[in-house]
This record gives sequence, structure tokens and C-alpha cells, in this order.
Amino acid sequence: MPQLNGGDGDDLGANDELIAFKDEGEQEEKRNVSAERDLDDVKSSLVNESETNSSSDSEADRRPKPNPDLESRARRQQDGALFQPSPYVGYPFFMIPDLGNLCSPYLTNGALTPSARTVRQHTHTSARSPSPSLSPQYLPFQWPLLDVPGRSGIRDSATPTHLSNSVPVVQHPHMTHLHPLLSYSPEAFSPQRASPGFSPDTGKRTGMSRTPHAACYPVSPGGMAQIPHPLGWLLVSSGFSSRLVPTPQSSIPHPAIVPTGVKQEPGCSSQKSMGDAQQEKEDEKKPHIKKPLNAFMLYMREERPKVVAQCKVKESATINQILGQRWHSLSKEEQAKYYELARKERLLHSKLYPGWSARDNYGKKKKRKRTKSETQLEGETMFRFCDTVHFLLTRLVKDL
DNA sequence: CCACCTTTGAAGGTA
DNA sequence: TACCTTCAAAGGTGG
Repeated sequence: MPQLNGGDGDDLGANDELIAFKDEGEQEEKRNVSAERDLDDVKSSLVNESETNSSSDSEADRRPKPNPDLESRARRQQDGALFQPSPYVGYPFFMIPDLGNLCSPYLTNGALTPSARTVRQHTHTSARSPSPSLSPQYLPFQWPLLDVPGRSGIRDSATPTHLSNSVPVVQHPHMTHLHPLLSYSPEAFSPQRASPGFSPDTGKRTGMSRTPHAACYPVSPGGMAQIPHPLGWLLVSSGFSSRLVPTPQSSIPHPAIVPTGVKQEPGCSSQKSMGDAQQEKEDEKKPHIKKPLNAFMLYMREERPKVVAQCKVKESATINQILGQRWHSLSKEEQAKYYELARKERLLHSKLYPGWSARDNYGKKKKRKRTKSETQLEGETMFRFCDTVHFLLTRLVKDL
């Protein structure tokens, strides 16, 4: 995406937006004839971002309709009605497609009309996350998708700050003047979360202000960099001027760095030899450098508070489901904004930590991720279970 | 206390 | 090259 790359010559994530969109389009191509047009739209919109305003193809028309199922459930809950589980509760996305007509926020203001993207939205979502994602335990929210057009308006009204002189778009609510990278983890700014690598001798902060205006980053686990201005990251990410990386002087760790002691694989150390144990000790001394946030993660950080406020939901799993749908309902231009932010994140991250690899963080989380087959199996099991329950209930009702 | 849930995307690994 | 796995954030939940 030439415009978005801005010709800054970075070699990271080259055209990743294009790639991402292309993948999406390719998947869709298998399901929907209109996919070809979508893919073309995506490419043209990314290649020719500035022309979108003059496009005859209305943005609203091209937006996918949010999954209506969550809305319908929310409405049922709001109405105080008992939730009637579908026999296909595990696959509600494509089993109850028309409910969106009843309560789609797009229809209320005429901003959107049902389109082929509705089908795409459903198939996409259901394909990616089968039944377990919609277990009834995640019901308690209210009209999670109501604000999509309105939110879009809000977003549009708010200047895309990564392209402006105002505050960057993606920020932690409590860190309003920070580069997105600074917001990796708010806790990282607390003294408790300080990386041992920054003040190895005393563990003290060396008189460094904690104000974000002079936040310092370690260029590498051993060094520090400073971004003196809230928007300095823009300069850094675009050109990474060396004057913005002065002599190491402070102690505010990059939020992407957290103490490594927290995340260690418990079972691994016992199996390792002494040499490995020593190596592990050395590794523990190294700060844990987190992965840069991708576009969706940046979007989530920005939108999560809004969803929490609107839906009165705190469960992140539920919120993420909503945000996932909203993400798909975003226009390509809106998404491109986050892809661009993410690209800058990666660029800055790679310059701050040249030797860092995502592999460095592999195995540092304790959790055991379930395999796709396990998840799929569980989904199929849930499907059969729900089907069986429905069958039994039907028989029971008949018998009664 | 900590893995799990849930989302998308990036990146690494493997066949 | 395609596919799979892991990890980023977040906070409630349950073992």
C-alpha cells in the first residue's frame, strides 16, 4: 500500500495490509461471487486511499453487517424474555441469519442494508470460531453492535491522529499522550513492573520523570532510548532519527518489556540440564520484550472501553467477540488506519529491539493452548449435544 | 494463583 | 507453499 507506507522505505511488514486483505478476499472468494469485487475494492482502496471519498460505491453499502445473533440475544435479554436456546446454539451465526433485520442498527438509520457481506460475515465468523465461542455464559451484554455506524461517525470525526498533530489514535485511556508502543502495558510504568534490566545495580529509578513526555526506552535490553515528545514516535517510526535516541539516561521501561520471571514454563526448567539452567538464569535476567501489537489488538485497545461502557460487559471474551465483529464491520479505510499503526509499531519495535524475534517469547506463557482439532472436536460435540438436547426436549414437550 | 476464554494478525516452525 | 502454533490485550471465571 504505497500511500500508507508513505515511502519511508521500511522493510517491515511490507504490504502486510494488502496481504491481510488479500487473504481475506481469497477466503471469501470461495464462498461468494461478490468476493472478487470485494477484493478489488480492498486493493483499490488500499492502493488509492485518497480516492475513497469520491467512490461511487457507498462505504455503508460495502460494510458488512454485524452479526445479528449477538444483537438478537441482547434484545431478548433486554426484553426480559427467557433465552430460548436454539437447537443449533453452537452455530447460531448461520442458523438465525434474519434476526438482523429485526434489530440491526444499520437498518434503523438506513446506514446499511443487508448485503452479501452479511453472509460473508456469518460464514467467516462461524468458520473461524465454532460453537464454543457463543456459549450462553457470554450472554450478558446489551446491544453490543448498536453503535457501529455511530461509532464510525465518531471515529471519523476524530482526526486520525496518527496522521495528525493530535494524540495518537491507539492509546491506553490512562496514557493519553503516549505512543502506542508506550501503552503496551500500563503496568509497565509502575515501579513494581520495572524491568530489572534498567537499573541493574540498585533497582532504583534514576531521577527520571514518569511523565510520558520524556519516556525512555531501551533500544535493546541493554540500552535506552528517549522519545522526548508525545509525537516523537511518529518521527521515530518514520525516520527514527538518531537524535531521538540519545544517551541512555533513565528508567522508564518500554511497556513492551515486562519482568521475565512472571512468564516461565514451569515444566521446562526441571527437565533441563545444568547448562540449560544457567542459560535459563541468564534468560531470566533479560527483560521480556512483548510482541508488537497487531492491527486488531490496537483496535481492541481503543474500542474496548467503549464496548464496556455501552454493553455493560466486562468479560473480555465477550468483548472480544463483539470487537471481532465490529472489526469486520469497519471499512477498509478504517481498518487500514490500524494496519498502518501496527506497521509503525512493528517498525519501531524492530528498531528498538533489533535482535528480537517473536520466537524469543515462545513457551514463556504457561498456558496450554488447545489445538484446533480439539477445539473443532469440542464444537462438533457441542453441536451434537445441542441437537440431542433439542430432540429430547421436543419429545418431552410432545409427551407432555 | 493461574489457565482459560475470545478475537485477529504477525511470525515462526514444520511437512 | 500451506498449514499449524504461539503470542500479543483484557478481565471475569473456575479449578
